[in-house]
Amino acid sequence: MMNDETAEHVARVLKALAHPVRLQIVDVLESGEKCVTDIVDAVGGKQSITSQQLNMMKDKGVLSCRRDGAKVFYKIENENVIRLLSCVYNHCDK
Amino acid sequence: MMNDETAEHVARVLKALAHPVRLQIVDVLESGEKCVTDIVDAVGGKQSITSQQLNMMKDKGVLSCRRDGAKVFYKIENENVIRLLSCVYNHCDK
DNA sequence: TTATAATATTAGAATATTCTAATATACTGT
DNA sequence: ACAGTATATTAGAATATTCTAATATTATAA
Repeated sequence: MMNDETAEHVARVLKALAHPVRLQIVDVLESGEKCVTDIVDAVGGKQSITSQQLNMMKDKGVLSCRRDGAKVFYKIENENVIRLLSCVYNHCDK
Repeated sequence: MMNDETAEHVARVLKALAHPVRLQIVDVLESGEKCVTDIVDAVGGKQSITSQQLNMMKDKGVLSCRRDGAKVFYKIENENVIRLLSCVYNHCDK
């Protein structure tokens, strides 16, 4: 059986993705890293909320970021997230 | 870009899995359908909570069930959930 | 050095999820 | 019909998530 620690960990990763706007953010980042402003524009959300969500996903290891001057660029840290999402899309198609 | 409706739908599926005990339930069901008592024993939870979680995952299309006499057997309804979880495990290994 | 753009943080309200404990329903064997 | 086993439902407390609105920080350009 899956041990408790693994279950907790996996649940944490899934929770990091289990939100409509966060899914859209990841979707936008599939094509490569983007700065916060571009992400905000792409998903049509508010700056503050988007920033909170980016930070949350970074904490959980889904995203990473680098600062370049005034801008901060986010990208998908673990490519398995992308594979994971394509699995979910298949699931949802049926 | 992923449309809002798809994002909502995918988020709902992920939320259904994003809980340590629910992940363990799905893990237990990978080897085939089981009755509620066996699931409760396997995950070591309380009957009432496990029943709530089974019902919740059934609502979201992750599980299905059939009654056979006094017992109710649950199984994984969509096999893509299994593929999805193996993706997550890979993600978590790193 | 001040104005502006880009991003992050904060506190609290609103909402949703999870758990508890008790009770209800459904079925089986006698 | 009754006792026992299997499962489901309920109401509310506890907790966690999400959003809002305001403010703070960081970097650049004039």
